[in-house]
Amino acid sequence: MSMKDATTSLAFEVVKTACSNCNLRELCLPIGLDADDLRKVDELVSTRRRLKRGDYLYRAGQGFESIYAVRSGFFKTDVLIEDGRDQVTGFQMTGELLGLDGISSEIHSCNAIALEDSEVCAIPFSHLEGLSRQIHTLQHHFHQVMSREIVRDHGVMMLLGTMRAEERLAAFLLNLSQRFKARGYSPAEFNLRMSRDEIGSYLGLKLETVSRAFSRFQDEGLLSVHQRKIRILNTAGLKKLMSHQRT
Amino acid sequence: MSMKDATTSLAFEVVKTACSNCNLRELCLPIGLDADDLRKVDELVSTRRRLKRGDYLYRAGQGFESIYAVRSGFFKTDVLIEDGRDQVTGFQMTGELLGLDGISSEIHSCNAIALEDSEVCAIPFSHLEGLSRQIHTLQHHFHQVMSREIVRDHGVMMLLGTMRAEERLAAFLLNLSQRFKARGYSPAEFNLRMSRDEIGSYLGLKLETVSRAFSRFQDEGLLSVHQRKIRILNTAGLKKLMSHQRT
DNA sequence: TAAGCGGGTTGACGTGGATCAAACGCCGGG
DNA sequence: CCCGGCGTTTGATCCACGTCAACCCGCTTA
Repeated sequence: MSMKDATTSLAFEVVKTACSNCNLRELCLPIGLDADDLRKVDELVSTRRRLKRGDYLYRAGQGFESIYAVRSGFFKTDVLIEDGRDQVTGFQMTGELLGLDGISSEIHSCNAIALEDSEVCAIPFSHLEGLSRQIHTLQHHFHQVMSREIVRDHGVMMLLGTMRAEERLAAFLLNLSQRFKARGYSPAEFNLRMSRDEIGSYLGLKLETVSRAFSRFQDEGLLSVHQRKIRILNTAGLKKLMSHQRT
Repeated sequence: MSMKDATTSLAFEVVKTACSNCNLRELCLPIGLDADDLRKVDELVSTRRRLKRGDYLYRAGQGFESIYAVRSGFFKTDVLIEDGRDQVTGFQMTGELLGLDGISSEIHSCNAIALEDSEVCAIPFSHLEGLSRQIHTLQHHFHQVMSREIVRDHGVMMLLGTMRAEERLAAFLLNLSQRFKARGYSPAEFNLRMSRDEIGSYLGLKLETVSRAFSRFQDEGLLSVHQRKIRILNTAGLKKLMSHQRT
């Protein structure tokens, strides 16, 4: 509601960019490329876009022509159906790719929205396919990224299909923790970029249930929670909680 | 439990095969290839494997080297976690691809099990990547297939996250119906290849709930159900049911 | 400083689906 | 033909989470 829309207003900045001097290149698409190939990839990533919190990177129904690598910031993707229901399908952070959903039909099937001021590198997909035909490593890595997305989705299906509320939240927090860690941030202390409602939508729960689970975790000494500031106090405890199926 | 295991017993047949004279080529990976390219793809699909009902095509944890196209039959894929919980992540029928989950880590992350006697074409993945570098159409089509899988998974997440039991079953049946139709079978009458338990696992429900939903649909004149034989009597009614969120 | 507001917390209560349990029907085997 | 087993159906009860509602807290605006 009332979110600014970068894709239609064109109110975003376009900046020239290069993978070869990007400090994310070990995290992002060009993993494992040598200097030579990296130079070729530089032409691939033609533009960088800045988005403000609330801006849409793309919308469901829009034509697809690029995928995007998150350079900084934080995104969510969501799908919605006619009757008004919607579901957050993922949260994306630095180095992760957005837009893979658009490849199949040339039309984006979900919305991508910045949860804080962010920057992305736009990668025209036809160029990526072209370069993939030249650079084996790039091709393979791209396939791995798509496959990883499929595996991740299976994990979410598992979560939604079999876990109870507290397990879901524990799994979610541990996953975030691990991703922050991989980016050099503290795995134990971080700020959530999303609301309780958005977490709930992702986890198939209502915000009240999410809130109660946070409170419970805090009571049990697993977390300290202040607003969106989370500190994990007992990682093992959270993990144990996840493997306690049934009642 | 006690399912025969083709992958370890090697008790399956290997048959020489060719895409160029496969009647599935309009449904399968080689969509849109000309005769010339089709001949190249023939070498790609090196072997065909026959599986009996209950056989594993591959198991979670096994090394990945091929993806598989279903030539005939019916499969399910499922993931399971230590504590014994498992979840069916998909059902695959003729012309659909299996094994994409293995690309990311070179290790399969789920099990693929034949729900009836089946045949698959094995496609060594490194060959596919090689040929993709030569045949642009093949490359793009493969990317579309992977992307479609991601979009499909988002649909399942939506289903698991926001729909109530009857909506889930309606969505499931309509999806099956449409896929049978696309293969030239009746969209209104078909045999389920999976048990109530497997449907429940896929839909995040218990088998009793699935059974009750079937009974209810039958009472309401939407379906006729006899064992696993389903006849859809009122497609519009099923669709309407799906867009009735809330209570 | 007050007022308004959006997000978050907490409590009381209702309910959809899980759980537990019994019985049925189909099917293969003796 | 009867028997045993498995998948399914159906009923009774339970409970985790949804719903509804009140309230709080930190921020913004006047």
